[in-house]
Parts: sequence; C-alpha cells; structure tokens
Amino acid sequence: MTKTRSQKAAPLPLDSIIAGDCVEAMNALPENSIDLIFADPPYNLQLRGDLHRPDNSRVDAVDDHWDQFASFQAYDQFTREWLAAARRVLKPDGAIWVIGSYHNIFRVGASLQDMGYWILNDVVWRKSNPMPNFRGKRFTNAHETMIWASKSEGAKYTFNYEALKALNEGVQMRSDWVIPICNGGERLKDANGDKAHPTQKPEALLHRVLVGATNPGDVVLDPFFGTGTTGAVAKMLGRHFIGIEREEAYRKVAAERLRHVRKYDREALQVSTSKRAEPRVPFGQLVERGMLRPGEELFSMNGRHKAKVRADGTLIGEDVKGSIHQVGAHLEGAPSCNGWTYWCFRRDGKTVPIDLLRQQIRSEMI
Amino acid sequence: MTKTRSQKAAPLPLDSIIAGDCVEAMNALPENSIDLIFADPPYNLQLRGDLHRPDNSRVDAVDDHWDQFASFQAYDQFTREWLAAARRVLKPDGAIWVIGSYHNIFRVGASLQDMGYWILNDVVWRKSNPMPNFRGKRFTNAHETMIWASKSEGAKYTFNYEALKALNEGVQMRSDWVIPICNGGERLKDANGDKAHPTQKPEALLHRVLVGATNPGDVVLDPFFGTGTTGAVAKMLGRHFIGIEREEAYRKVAAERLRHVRKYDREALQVSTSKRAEPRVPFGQLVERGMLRPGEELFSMNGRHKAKVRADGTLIGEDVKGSIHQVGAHLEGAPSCNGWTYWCFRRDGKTVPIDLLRQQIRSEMI
DNA sequence: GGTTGCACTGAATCTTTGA
DNA sequence: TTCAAAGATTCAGTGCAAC
Repeated sequence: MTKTRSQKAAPLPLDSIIAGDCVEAMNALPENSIDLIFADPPYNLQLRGDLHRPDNSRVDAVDDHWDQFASFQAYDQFTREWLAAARRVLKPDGAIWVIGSYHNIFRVGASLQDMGYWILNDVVWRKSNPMPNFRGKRFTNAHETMIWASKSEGAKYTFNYEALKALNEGVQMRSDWVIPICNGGERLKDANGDKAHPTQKPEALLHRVLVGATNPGDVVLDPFFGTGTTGAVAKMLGRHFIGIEREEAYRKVAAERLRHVRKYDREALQVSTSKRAEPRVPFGQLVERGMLRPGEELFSMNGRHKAKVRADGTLIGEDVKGSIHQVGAHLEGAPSCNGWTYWCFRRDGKTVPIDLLRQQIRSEMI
Repeated sequence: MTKTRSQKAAPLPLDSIIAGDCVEAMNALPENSIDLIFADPPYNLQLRGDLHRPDNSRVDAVDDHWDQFASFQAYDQFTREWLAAARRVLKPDGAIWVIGSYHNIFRVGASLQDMGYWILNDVVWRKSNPMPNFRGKRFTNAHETMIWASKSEGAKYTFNYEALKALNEGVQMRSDWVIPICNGGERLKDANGDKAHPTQKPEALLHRVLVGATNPGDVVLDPFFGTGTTGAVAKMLGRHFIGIEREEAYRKVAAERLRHVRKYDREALQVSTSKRAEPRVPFGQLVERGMLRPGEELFSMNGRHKAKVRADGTLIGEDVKGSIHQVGAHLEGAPSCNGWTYWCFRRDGKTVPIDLLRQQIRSEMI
C-alpha cells in the first residue's frame, strides 16, 4: 500500500485541459489530490433507427461513436475502470457527482456502491423544457439523475448547506432541481452553426453542484470534459478545474470558451431559480388524490348543467365528454370556458367550487 | 418448451391476499398469467441484520469491510430471485413497476436490465411534502424513483397515452410526478394509533400507474403487498389484484381496508382512448359510399398541393399516384404522411378535413 | 420599433398490421 | 420470418422574417 514519492510530487495541471483517455490521464495524476469530480460519461443510449417529429422533421440523435458499447458488460467494465481511476485521485474527504439517464445510471450507481463509494443523495434534474415523446408510447423523458457520493462511508464531504438554502429562497435545498436544458445563447455552436456538442449541460446545473459541494480554491476534475461547462463554472466561482477530453474538436471549443470566462462574472451571479408563476394544476390531480371520486357529479355554477367525473380526469355530461373546460364550453354553447370557476361539487349539502381544491393543492406545492 | 397442463389449469387467486414468501407464492402461480406487477421491495440496506433471504434465513454480518460487500451481494441475490419469479408469472406483453430509493434502486435497475427486462422509463415521484433533512448534511430527500419495464425488448406493453394526457390537463405526462406523501385520513393506523406500515404509498401514485399501464379487468400482482394500496386502487379501478404478504399484521390491515373499498361505476372507468384503438377505415370506403366522388379534388391542409380522387380510392396528383398517404408524403418530400389529417375537400365553399368523414363512418360502426 | 407567425430544436432505447 | 404499407404522433422555447 506504499505509494511512490514521485506520484505525490507530480504537480497538478490546474486550470487546463488534458488530451487523451480519461483513465490513463487520471492514472498520471497524483493520488488523493482532487476535491470534487463531476462526470458526465456516455449514456449508452442504444438508439436503433431514425426518429421523426410529427411534422416529419428528423431528430438529431446522439449517434456518436463514443456512445456505442457492445453490451451492458462492456459498459460496466468501462464504468468500473474510470471509477477506479477516479477513486485513486480523489482526496479521502472528496466527493463525486455522476450524471446519467435510465440507460446507464443504474449500472453506474451499482458500481459506485460495489467499489466502496458511499451514496449521499441522488439528485433529479427536472427539465423545464424537455423534448417530448413524439410517438406517444412512453412518458416524456423529462429528467436526468445525478448521484452524489463520498469516497467512503463516514468521510467528511463538503456540503454548503446555508449557501444552498440561500439559493433556494431560504428553504432547504431539495433533491429535485428544476433547470432548463441548455439552449439559446449559452449553447455553443461550431463553424457551421450546428451544436458543438450533442449533450452540453446547462451552467445553472454546475453552478448549484459547485456552490454546494466545493469551496473556493478547491480542485474540480471532469474526466469527460466535452465543451467544458464544468471548467467554465468552476472558473467563474473561483475553483480550479482539470478537464480531460479525448476529442480534439471538443477541446478546442472548450479552450476558446474558457478564455472568455471571467471569475465572478455577472453570469456567475445568475440565480437559476425559475420565475414562479402560479403553478398549473391538472384537474386530474383532484381525482388521483381522492379529492373528487370518479363517478361523482359536478354542477355548473348557474345550476343548469351537471356532469360526471371519470377516472382519467375528464368529464362526461349530457352528450359530451372532455376536459372540464371543453364540457363547460359545450354545455354553454360558448367558444371557451374556465372549468375551474364553472364547476362545483357537493359536500355535506353545500355546493363548493372545484377551484377551492386547486387552491388547496397549490398551497401544498409552495 | 412444452408447459404442463397443470400449470395452465391452476386458477388465479384473484382479488385475494396470499400469505407467505413472495418467491414461493409466485412460483405457485401459473406462468404468463399476470398483466402488471407493482413491487415496493424492502430498501433496508443500512439496517444490516434485518435482511432476509427468500428462505427466511438471516444475512449474517461479517467484518466491516466485508460486511458491506456481503450486504450488497445478498441484496442482489434477493432481488434477482424475486425478479425471476416475477418474470415467470408475467405475460409476454406484461410490465413491471418497481419503486425504491437511492439505497436500492440502482441495484434493482441493473438487475432488471441483466435479466432481460426492458426499461421503458424511470419515473420520479416528487414528494410535495417530504420529511426535511434535520441535520442539514444533505439535500432534502424529496423523491423516490420508480422503474417501468416490459418483459423484454419489443414487447407490446399497455400504455394509455390519451388517458394520462387527459389526467395532465391535455399535455403529455412527464416522467416526474408531483404527489404528496401518504398521511391524513388515508394513512392507516393500528390499534395504538401508530402508523400501521412504515412506508404506505399514496393511492394517487397507484392511480396514475394503473390508469396508465393497465386496462379494466387486468390482473395486477403486488409481491410486497403491505397494507394493500395496490389492491385498493386496483379494486376501485375495476382491475383484479393479487397480493402477497409475509407479515400477518399487514395482511389483516389490508384485508380490512379492502373490504371497505368500492369499485367506481362503469361510466367513470371509461377513459379517453387513443385513435390507435379505433377500427381502421380504408379510404376507398369514402368513395364507395359516395362521400367523395371519383374525380373530385382534394387539397392539402397547408394549401400548397392538390390531387384528384380515383374510383379505386387512390389519388392522382402532380406527377404521382398512390394512396392518400403515399401521395401526401411524396408531395411534401417527407418520409411519411398521415393522409387522413393531410387532405381536405370542399363543400359549400368550406374546406373540410377528410378525417371528418372517417369519424362519421366510425360512429356508424358502433 | 413592436407584434405576429413560422421554422427550427432538444441525451430518444418512440408503431402496427397484414401479406 | 421479413417486408411494405397504413397511419399516429409534440412541448417549451429561440430566433428570424414579415408586417
């Protein structure tokens, strides 16, 4: 278990991008030297044919060679190799974040546990504007999962509780974060105007990770650097970064990006909390939650009409079925209708507007 | 591959609770007989001595380092055993849902993939009122993860897309669901007024799972039945349930609960259906019935193209002839085209989609 | 200059039927 | 089994061009 002195003496290549395979590159770094690792490894998406939107445009899929693995076994071996190299360079009280989707995250999580990492939380990135499911065959894939783990059980990891609480308007930060996907001006483009990297992560995501899990001056390593979001946010926040990237095209884009990043930049102060309008409450939630029973009757405010609630949150009235709004509009012969203020239900002989139930749900959501 | 007649003949113990170990109980059920499995397995990785193998033997703790490894291994074995038994009883087009937290869900997910299940989505239950993290050392653990998987790749699982969309106010259902934890009147209490089960799931969660992934009359199996939330919601929704539970105390509470549950009436159980479920209508029928005349012109929805109806129900357009779909696709330079929504005809100066005529025929078919 | 409308896009394991 | 054809299917947002 003795380590050679030469390994310890090798200086860290701070604030630079290392070219090459991440396992080899990490093995060339001194052990126990990194405070935080943020890793966005290939997801092993296993996409088959083309996918088109309903308007017949083709989806620009992630079909890059670096995301191709022959089997789960091959992917597991790849995962264990880079996790082992990462573990060696991590300080005993360091921590790791890994992001993934259902294609790979379960394998990553199990490997982390098997190798002695200690999971602290899984954190869900809820995308406010995900790509829809175009064929209507599954749920909209609206989130990705991050695993936050310390090097071992009992390690004294960094967690800036108060800073995160402040970021979250004074209440404890939860394990689900609502953040938009990376597009608009933040999305890096190549010379042709195409996206420079297929899976660029939003800076807001890294901002929260680094504020919460590092201190100024800490060293943050990203073994799958891509276009360098981790480095950019680290630099803004006064942390050191080390990026490792195999593809020259990505390294070039990242280097150029980092040249323009300034510490304590205005952007770094951007608070990622989305402006909070009154949250939308689907009528179906009243049914799911048992506030209204399927089969129960609703009555129009004017007393002229009634309709029955169905299990999927639609109504069935005289001759018509559909949403609370559609049925209301049809019964009144009106072009539109606000079902929330139109319909009432009966409790203990009293007639109560359903909007009261919506208000109740909203008050729970704050 | 021949199956014994006795297995096929064994009747399903519908709408009942089976006492005993779930692996043994599932092995006693006929194979390929279950439409949906909902499983809420024990998470108790941290509570070391409390882990049982399927044969009821206890997993012994060894020394600290080995113990951790042994626990994960034992948990994996437990997981693979019940997942194998579940797989046997599941119909080829059946599906499974498993719920868990970061303590166990990564191991469950990896096992599912290794055993040939095909993950369709991971779904995040985002708790609107989670327990705070009292010590301020981690993020508020505000979610749990469910994995939805079919028995194998390419299987024709049930997904009631339109009903879920209706439940969600007309936009497609996402992979993150905001639902409160189970408390208040729904939370079952024992004779002492303590909660009857430590992890009772909310009925709203099961409502959404069962509306989305089963049809009325389907058989839903819950191998870790607990206090029977799955059975209660299945009964309300007109699905059959089979529960398996080892602890007598939970079985008693569940049985009492189920006695009081009433099925919703038939009308309330009807949900919005997809067009896919409706009968096919050949375009030629519109011509045969005289709804469209041979020689009549159709116009594309966007007004850019037109084509003539021929007596055999094909179209002839600029340069191209074929089905309504083929001609539409060709004129738009698109890989495919739904001719029903693409083409319109003229009546009394108004432009009307031909899909209206199809709906008319369908309504006469009922 | 402000508004409206159209085109485009994002880590995607994305169909079903019948010959 | 494979293949071809029918036909079902999208949300939030950006950016640019046309009014």
